[in-house]
Amino acid sequence: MGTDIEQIDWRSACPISSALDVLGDKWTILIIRDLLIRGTRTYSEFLASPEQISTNILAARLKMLTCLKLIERTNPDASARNNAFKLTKSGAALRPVVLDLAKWAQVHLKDFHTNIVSIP
Amino acid sequence: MGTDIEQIDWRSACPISSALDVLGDKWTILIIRDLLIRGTRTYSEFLASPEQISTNILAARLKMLTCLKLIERTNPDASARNNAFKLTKSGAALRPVVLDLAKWAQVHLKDFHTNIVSIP
DNA sequence: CTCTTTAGATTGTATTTTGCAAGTCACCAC
DNA sequence: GTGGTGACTTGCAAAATACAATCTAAAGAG
Repeated sequence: MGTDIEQIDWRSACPISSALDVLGDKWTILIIRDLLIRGTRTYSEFLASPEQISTNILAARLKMLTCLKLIERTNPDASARNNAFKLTKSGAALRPVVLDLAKWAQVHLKDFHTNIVSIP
Repeated sequence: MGTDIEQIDWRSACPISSALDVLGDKWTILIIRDLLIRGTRTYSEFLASPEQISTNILAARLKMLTCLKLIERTNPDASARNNAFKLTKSGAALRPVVLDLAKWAQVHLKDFHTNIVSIP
């Protein structure tokens, strides 16, 4: 209850700040990552990713990303069961951000996280 | 007390997940942004940014970014007073991520946040 | 040298967000 | 109709964040 269509509280007019108002947490970009890599993903497929997102956080993020039209159902008129999500054009436009982030981490975090791999 | 050198809990071997283990919150990348734009920045200059970070969060993030060698003092041997921070090479290597994020937000968030500007 | 000011924090408490376990609900197969 | 499974929702504990107040060390004024 409560968080039906949650209004985002934009901290400033800066586009970087605004991007973080939407994407600035530990989970949202992982959902985008899964969709960039796999094309489509159901609720339980998201849950199966190795980082172990919890069900309430996943549901909340999927709702927010849908409100912002970054993701949508593959079959908009059907029921939720086995109805995967996919990226919209706006969501897919995050590809360069995510790839840059991966490249950066592989080079600059390897001293702190020795098990880091090339791409999930 | 407590949070002296905080060990990061890496959720997986994925570089994107690992990048988010470090950068995945609403404030860390704003600190990087300020340094990318201005070159150097003191504690009180960070506080003066329009998003209004609070002092304890700023201190915690500066400590973490210093531990990870993404930022450093401009004058390493002097006292903290008027001793600004700057990006290391690893920190400066985040420039493409931040620029991509800004470009994405300007195009894809303008329907939701009409006051968004071109660059802070 | 001492007094005042101030940048750079730290601490305490209220509020918000997250994590975890359990429970609900709808659909489909049989 | 009933059993199983996927997609959530709810309740509560734990952690992170926001906000205000306070502390501290060093610079600068006299």
